[in-house]
Amino acid sequence: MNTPATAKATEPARKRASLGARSERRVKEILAAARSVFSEHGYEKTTTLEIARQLGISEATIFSYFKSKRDLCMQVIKLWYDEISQVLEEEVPRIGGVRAQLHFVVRKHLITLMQEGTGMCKLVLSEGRSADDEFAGLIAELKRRYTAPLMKVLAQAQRAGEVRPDMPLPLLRDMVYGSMEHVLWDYMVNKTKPEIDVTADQLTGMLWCAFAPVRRELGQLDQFRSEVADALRRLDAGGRE
Amino acid sequence: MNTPATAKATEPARKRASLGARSERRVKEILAAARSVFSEHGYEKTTTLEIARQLGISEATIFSYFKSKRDLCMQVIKLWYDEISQVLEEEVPRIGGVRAQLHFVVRKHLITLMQEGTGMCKLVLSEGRSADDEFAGLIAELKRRYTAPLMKVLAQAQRAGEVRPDMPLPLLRDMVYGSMEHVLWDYMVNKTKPEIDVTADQLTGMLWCAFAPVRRELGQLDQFRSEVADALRRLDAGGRE
Amino acid sequence: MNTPATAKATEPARKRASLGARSERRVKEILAAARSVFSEHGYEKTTTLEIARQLGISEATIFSYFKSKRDLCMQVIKLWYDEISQVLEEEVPRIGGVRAQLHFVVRKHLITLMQEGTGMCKLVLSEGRSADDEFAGLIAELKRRYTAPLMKVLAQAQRAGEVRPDMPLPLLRDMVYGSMEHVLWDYMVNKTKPEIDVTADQLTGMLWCAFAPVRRELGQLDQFRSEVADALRRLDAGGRE
Amino acid sequence: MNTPATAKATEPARKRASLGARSERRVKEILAAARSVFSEHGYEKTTTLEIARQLGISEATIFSYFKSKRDLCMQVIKLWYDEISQVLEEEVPRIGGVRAQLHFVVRKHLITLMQEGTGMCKLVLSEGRSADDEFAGLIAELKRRYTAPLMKVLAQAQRAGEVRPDMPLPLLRDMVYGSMEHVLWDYMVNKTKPEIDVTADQLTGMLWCAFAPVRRELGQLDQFRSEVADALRRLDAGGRE
DNA sequence: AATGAATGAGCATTCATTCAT
DNA sequence: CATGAATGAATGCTCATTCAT
Repeated sequence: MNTPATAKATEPARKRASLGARSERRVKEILAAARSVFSEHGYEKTTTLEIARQLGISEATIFSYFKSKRDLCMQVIKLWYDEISQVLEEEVPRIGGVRAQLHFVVRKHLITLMQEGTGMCKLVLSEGRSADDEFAGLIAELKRRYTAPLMKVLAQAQRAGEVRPDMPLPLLRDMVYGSMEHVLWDYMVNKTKPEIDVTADQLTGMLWCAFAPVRRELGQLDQFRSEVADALRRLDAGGRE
Repeated sequence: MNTPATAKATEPARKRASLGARSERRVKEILAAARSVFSEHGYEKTTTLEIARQLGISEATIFSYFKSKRDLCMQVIKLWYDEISQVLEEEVPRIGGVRAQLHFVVRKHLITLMQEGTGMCKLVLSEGRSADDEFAGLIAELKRRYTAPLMKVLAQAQRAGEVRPDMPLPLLRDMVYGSMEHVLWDYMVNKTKPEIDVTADQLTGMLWCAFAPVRRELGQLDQFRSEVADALRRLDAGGRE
Repeated sequence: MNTPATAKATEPARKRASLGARSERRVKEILAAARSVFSEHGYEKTTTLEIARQLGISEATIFSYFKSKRDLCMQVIKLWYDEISQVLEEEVPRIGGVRAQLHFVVRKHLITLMQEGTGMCKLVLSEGRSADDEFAGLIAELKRRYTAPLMKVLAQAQRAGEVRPDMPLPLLRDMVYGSMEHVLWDYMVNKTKPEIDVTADQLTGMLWCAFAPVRRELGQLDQFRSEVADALRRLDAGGRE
Repeated sequence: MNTPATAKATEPARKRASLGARSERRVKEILAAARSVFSEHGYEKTTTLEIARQLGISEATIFSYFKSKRDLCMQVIKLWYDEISQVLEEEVPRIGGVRAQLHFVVRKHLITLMQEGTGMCKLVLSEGRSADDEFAGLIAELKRRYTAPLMKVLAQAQRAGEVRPDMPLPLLRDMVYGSMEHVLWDYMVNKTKPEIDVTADQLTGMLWCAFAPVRRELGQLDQFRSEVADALRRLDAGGRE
């Protein structure tokens, strides 16, 4: 279930081949510290020294676990994506109804990115882009995996007639994630803790309308008519008894 | 008409008090060169040397017109915002109908950001974020001004009942600009020239649906359906007894 | 006359395109300082900081005139070779007699390398070798040019029968320069200022013997015989008068 | 037989007091690995990590047997010198005739340095130079011991009149080893496997000529020639009067 | 007004070496 | 005895910025 996702050269040239327990803890510590620093200042303004200081260790130690600053950053991003992707992959299919699934994704995304102080948001959204083409591919794949659960749902919904089929899937995705990103940005800039649940409801509501087949209401009306017809039939049948 | 927008320290430490005609031309040249370089490499990777070289002048000259690299970049961004803001302020009010106005804004935004080779796009979208708090305010105001025309239209539309009034205005704005931003990112990453007009139509269409007031008749129909359904259920239950 | 010798990328990425008088002086200063430091410690142990300090300037200044430490070192080596090569190219052809030419080259080499404290010797001989293949070619050419005057003389002498023709030219060259190198090394290690002139005479003497055609003495005997024959003939002629 | 040669601080700071059989084997393993790595990359570019990896042991282990990288390298060099010195000390005296002894030394030197892939050559020739004064003495002594057999032979030959006595012994030595060093350099740079035997013969031949005493008979012949020449000149002059 | 020249402050990365386990 | 882990100390190189001319 833990997708390897084009696992590229990650080990530093020097040392670290064994996976001792202490080793593993260090890796996690460094990743955590790096995440916090990178997400606060962005890639360029982050110095390896600051990450080291935050852990009270030497810069050299970092480079004995990660082969470069760039690599460390990529690992941070990958970790974040992997975590949230796994949750979505597990949870989304269990939810019944497209609308509820969309709502889940929206809420989860908002909550996740909000609690990290929007730092990861900046990191994931901005820095991921400028990645030297070397990493561009990795980032792209991570993103694909992350949005896949929703994409799958929407694709199926299009085929089932629950979502308008005349719109390209990527556009639907952009609306979902783009809207959320700006919402998050607002919160960050204004530093106002938002009512996430309310926002999630509102966003989902509007997105649902946006995605609705132009005649969804008529569809409902149709369904209603057949329900009533059924009932009438039953009434007729009952009257004869 | 040229909003001063919290004109903070922009002048270089010394010099530059007179604003001769020659001076003004230089400022524009530098801004133009800076725009092209910044938008090609992004803020961090751009060097003042490269900007200077492109103009065939010395780096020192740049610093005699702009306080710092950061300042120069901000001026570039500001200039871009000012230009497009002015266009929107002039054009939007002349357009009849909320939907057409929305469409205009969407199309204009996509076209403008796309034609600069995705350079300004990256610059405005990414680099604007990391602005040290010093400039955060300026950026915020530029954005406010830029989105103001659309906000005004939407606000009025809410009051007029053309746009659902149960959604906060900023959320509507975030949907509009957020969706577009992601669409642009996609184009940038995939390097596929998009059908801007088609995309603009599609986006506007979906946004319009999202913003549409929930129609009274449909709401009533829904309620009616529930009532009938309940009645039918009672009948079914009662009939068998 | 100033051979360009595969003039490769030398300018630093940054600045320094003009060749002002001040500029030129700086270049020379830096080259001089670099020569002294490189030749004292060798390439690896020399730090750009030390070179800068010796001049009382900043490291950055060095890098504004030379694009890398390696490049600076190569320039130093090239300069040294160019200077002495030019002298040899001019002087050697003016000297009459192969033996005298050999003596000149030996003495010049010893004097030149001795007065620099044998530092250049180490630098030129040792560091030149490990040059990343990038510079290997340049070094090789410099060396070729430097030894060319002697090589030319020896080649001609071989054809003229003054130097034994049964030995490969490079081997002759290696004997000349190899012997001198070790002599210099001895002086350096023992820190005893040598009698250069005496050493030059002795070395030349032995080399001359080494290079002598196996039957050079017989050649001299031949010549002697004809001289005597001539004299006798003259005597005979005189006797008749 | 294993000359201690100013055995300076060689033991690591702590540990290693017992010299168990296992210990000794380790020392040899490390020396062997170090020799191969040092001779491939040179001192500066060799990392202790690489040596350790080649043995499949940890860097720390190396430092528990050798005080420092520098020390390890010196040991390697010393070992090499000791080995070949011992051979020379044993073999040279058994050979009959000065010329044959010279030939043996030359050939042995060329073969030995050539067969290690020019690696030891570079190491011994180049890196030996830069030895901090701390080790300079050791190196000097190693060299002295190494060249001693030949020196002894030459000294005796001088006394016996087989080698010209008017040249300082060190100069003779420098010619021998200097010539060979340059020959080796050439091979290294050009990467052309040489005909060692041919080269040894040629070199020995020329060196033998260089060292040959100026022959009495030829000297006398020369003098005789001068006398006759003078006489002839006088005759010529007198005859005409 | 323009700039050539100089630089201070950084910064990622390397590596020999130490030491507790 | 061996080593995993950690690091201090460098080091080459960059670049925005200043200032005398």
